[in-house]
Amino acid sequence: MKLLRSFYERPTLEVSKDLLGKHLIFHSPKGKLVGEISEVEAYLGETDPACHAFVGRTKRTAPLYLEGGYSYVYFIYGMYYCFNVVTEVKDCAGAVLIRSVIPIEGIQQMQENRAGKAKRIADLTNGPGKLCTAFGITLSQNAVDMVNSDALYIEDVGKTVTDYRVTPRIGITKAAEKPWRFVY
DNA sequence: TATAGGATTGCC
DNA sequence: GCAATCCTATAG
Repeated sequence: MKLLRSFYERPTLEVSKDLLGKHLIFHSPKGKLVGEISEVEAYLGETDPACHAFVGRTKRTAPLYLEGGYSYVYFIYGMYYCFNVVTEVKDCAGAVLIRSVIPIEGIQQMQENRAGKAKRIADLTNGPGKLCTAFGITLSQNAVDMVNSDALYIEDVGKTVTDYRVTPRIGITKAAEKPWRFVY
């Protein structure tokens, strides 16, 4: 079943761990795409130096302050999008970066979106920029309420992941030592 | 208005 | 190992 508001409006670290094994579902114009979430990172809000909200509320980070369950998509390095899930209650800027998913449904379309650059199935969506390309996620998917949307949401398939690894976050320069990355 | 830099990826 | 590439934030 689709994850409810009450799932997202909890401490960011708890939500990030619980997202492992869930299914990210996006009904793109060309068809349904599904991926099992296999790697996430937690960004705790204004107190976390690596979080975009650390500098305070800006035009870019506005979605982070919405209710839990909204999406937050941003553009990075001039060529890639990253997909986040907003956590915590309104005005609290926590979020979870979805770094990697395992393709479940719509694999052929994911390969088309990736322009054939991924040789193996697992390479289609095993990075934050890659999964957005494979799913066709852009800024038009920014600030979507995934609790009420039928196009973009996360589903609980009755799977609970307890066997995961905890490591430092990847690719950041601030607070890089915090062990807030969860790999299934 | 100008400029530095970033939660990445893929090719050299 | 490093270039590609552009939006955002910040300073002037």
